[in-house]
Amino acid sequence: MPAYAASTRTAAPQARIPAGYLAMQGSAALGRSALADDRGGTRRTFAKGEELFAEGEAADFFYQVVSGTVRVCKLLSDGRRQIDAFQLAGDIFGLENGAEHRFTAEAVEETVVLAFRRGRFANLLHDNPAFGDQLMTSMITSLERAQDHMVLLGRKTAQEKIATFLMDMAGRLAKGDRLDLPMQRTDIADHLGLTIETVSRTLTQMVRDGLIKLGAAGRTITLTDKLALQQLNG
Amino acid sequence: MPAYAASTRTAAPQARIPAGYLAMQGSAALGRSALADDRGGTRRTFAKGEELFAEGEAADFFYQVVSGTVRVCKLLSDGRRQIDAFQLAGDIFGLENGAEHRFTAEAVEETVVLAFRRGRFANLLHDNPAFGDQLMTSMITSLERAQDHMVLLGRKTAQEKIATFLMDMAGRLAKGDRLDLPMQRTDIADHLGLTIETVSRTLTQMVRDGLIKLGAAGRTITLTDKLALQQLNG
DNA sequence: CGGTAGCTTGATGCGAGTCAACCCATGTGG
DNA sequence: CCACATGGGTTGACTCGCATCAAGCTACCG
Repeated sequence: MPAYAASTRTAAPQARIPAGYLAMQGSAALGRSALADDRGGTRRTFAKGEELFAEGEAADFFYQVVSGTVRVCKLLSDGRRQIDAFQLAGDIFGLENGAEHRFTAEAVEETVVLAFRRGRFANLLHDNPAFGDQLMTSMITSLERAQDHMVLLGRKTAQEKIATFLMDMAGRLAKGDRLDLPMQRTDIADHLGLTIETVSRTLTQMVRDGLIKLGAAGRTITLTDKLALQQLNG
Repeated sequence: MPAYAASTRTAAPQARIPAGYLAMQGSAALGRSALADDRGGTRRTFAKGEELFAEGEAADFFYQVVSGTVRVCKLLSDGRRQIDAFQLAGDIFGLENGAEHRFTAEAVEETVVLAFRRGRFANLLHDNPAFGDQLMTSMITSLERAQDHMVLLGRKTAQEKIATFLMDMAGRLAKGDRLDLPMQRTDIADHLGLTIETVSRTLTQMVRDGLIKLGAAGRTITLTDKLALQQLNG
């Protein structure tokens, strides 16, 4: 039984925001999802570390991120943790077949989401095909990300994992070559199937090799050699 | 660059069966999917090792397994391979957002599938909400499996990986405690992020520990201690 | 009966995990 | 304002699980 890295929950316990107002002013951070608002999503805000829902809870709602970052994770009985994905602005998650959530979702930083009540898909799809289309597209996107991530977890070296992660986050958060990671080392480690020590060491090595630069807090990363990083993706 | 286990392709090169007849007699092996036939899926048969489609090919069709087994996999440039999933009777796969397939699908054994022409989801969902519902459910199921598999790949030991795999396959192929695996060691290894040697050694050890019995060909496995195997799932 | 594909077994090595300090920034209370 | 605690990150020494390399075994097939 190796590698466990259960993050110490910084979260306030379960301080669920009690279902906000429907008012939807603009939502600048959102892209393609003006539709979502029309479907009557309820806006909710979660503090850093707070839990949106836990494994085993009733799955009455699914969510779309407006701003911030959510980590979606599963735990083994002895505390080993795997973060399946980080959900950023626009991403949809928490849709289940069964009655219960099969994973936990927590806010990595202050995060705003839209919560949608789950109905029968058939009805949903029939009433608003465009939203159904968006949902299906979103599910397929999640699946594609999951498939790419399985290659990473199953077959890539630590260096390749970090390179892939950095390029992926750069693509999704992109502001030039400067990357501001919202999550800490523990989260990165649990996402990539590594330990925090290995994450740290690999990043340090990449600095030595001139691939990246690390900001003071360790959260700001400048990709100085994207080409080399890209070649490490496999 | 470790761990590569690119399987030697036994496959006949690209001998695509030329789009069969629409006749759909009963399809006993299928469960819930009588609907599928009504949607005009085209029946196709693939020989052991044959390729249904490859990464990068036009994604004009998606598929549902009628009988047999399909492996869905991705390759890194140097040949390392990850099998994302095994698709068994009833499973739907190959649905993409983009115009091209993002992974390869190959028949593990003689396999019969239904091929569906992909249209705009919106139309599809609107025309036949029940089929849309089935599709959405199927996508969510795939995603759930992928999430469970990421925990396995990222955080489980070799022994736990094998135990989980055996219990999973038993649940899907179940005929009592006797399990007839359709795939070879190479496929199992590439699915679990291991090498064939480790798969073999771990199985041998499980025999010694009295958890399983191995048939002569190595493909038939009897689960003699399901409880212990279950406890190894984490 | 020889060739080969798939599986198993053994000896050895390495990449990443484990254990343990240590650093630094931030926050808090006396 | 300083002493101290705390959380997040880095670094080093050592260990170990699984990969690698290399035979050998068995069943099947021409």
